[in-house]
Amino acid sequence: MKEGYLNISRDELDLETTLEVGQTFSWYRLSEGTLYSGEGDKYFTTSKGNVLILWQKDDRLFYKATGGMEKQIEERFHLYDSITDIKEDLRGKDDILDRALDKYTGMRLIKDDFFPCLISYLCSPQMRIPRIKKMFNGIAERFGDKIKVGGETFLQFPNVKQLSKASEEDLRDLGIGYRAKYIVKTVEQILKGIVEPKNLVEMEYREAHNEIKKLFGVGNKVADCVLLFGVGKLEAFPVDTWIKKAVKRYYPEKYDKNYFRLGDNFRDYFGEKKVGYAQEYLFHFIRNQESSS
DNA sequence: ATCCAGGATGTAT
DNA sequence: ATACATCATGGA
Repeated sequence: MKEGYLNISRDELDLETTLEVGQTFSWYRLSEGTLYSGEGDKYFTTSKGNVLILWQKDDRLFYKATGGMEKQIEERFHLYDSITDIKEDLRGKDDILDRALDKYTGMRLIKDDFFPCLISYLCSPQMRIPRIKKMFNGIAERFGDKIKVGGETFLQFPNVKQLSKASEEDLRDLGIGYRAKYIVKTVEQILKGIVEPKNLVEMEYREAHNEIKKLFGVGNKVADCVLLFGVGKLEAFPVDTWIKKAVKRYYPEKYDKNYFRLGDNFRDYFGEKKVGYAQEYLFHFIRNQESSS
C-alpha cells in the first residue's frame, strides 16, 4: 500500500463529520483495536477492488491506498473548492444557516462512486439511516468481493453485473422490503444501457435529474441525493422529511408543495453551486437539534 | 399495540 | 399538475 499525506486544515476538512452525517454509505470507520489502533479514527472506502484509507492528525490528511486511489482524494471530497470560502459566501443570509455553518467545521460534500451511491439511496425510502447502512452492508457482504490487503479484509460493493445476480427474493431476505424491486429493476435498466451513468456528469443538473429518474425507484428526492453525492451536481437540493420540516419552520416563505419550485427557491437564495452545501449543513443541524431537544 | 422512518409508484381526478 | 392509498421491515 502506498502511504503519504496531504496538507489540509481541520477547517477545510473534518473527516469524522463529513463521513458520518449520513450522506455516504460507502465509507466505513475502521474498528478500533485492530491493525490501525492508536492513531485516531481511520476510515476506508473501496473502489474497483482497491482500497483507500484516510485519517487526520493535526493539519495533515494521511492516506494508505492501493491502485493509485490516493489520486481520487481531491475529487471524493471536492477539495478543489475551498469549504471555508463557500461557507463565507453563505454566511449572513439568515440566522439559521449561520448557526448551522458555525456549529460544524470542515463538513464537506462527499463524492462517492455512482453505483453504490445509487443503490444505497434506493434503499432509503421510509427508512432510518442506521437501517439503510445495514441493508447496504448486507448487499455488499452477500454479492460483493472481499479485498485482502496486509492481513486486513475490506468489503467491495458489487458492480452492476454482480448485483444483477441478485433476485428480488434474495434482497428481501436481506431486509430490503419493497425496495428490493427498485434495485432489481434499476440494475436491469442500467445493464441494458437505458441510463448511462457516465453521461450524467456532462449533463446540466435539470437534464441529469430527469434522466436518472428513468430508473425505477428513483423519484425526486433520491435523484437529487444521487446527483449530489454520487455525480457531483452541486445544484441538487434533496428535500426529505428533515429538510421539509426545516423549511416549514424556518423558511415558510420559501416553502412550496411542488418539489422543483421549492428547490428553485433555495437555488436562487443560496446560489446554484452552493445550495448543495447549504442543504447538508441544514440537514445536519435540524437532525441534530431534533434528537437533542 | 400502534406509529413511523433521508419516498416512490400507480391510479384517479 | 395534484391527491391518495399502498408498499416491507423493525425499532420505539
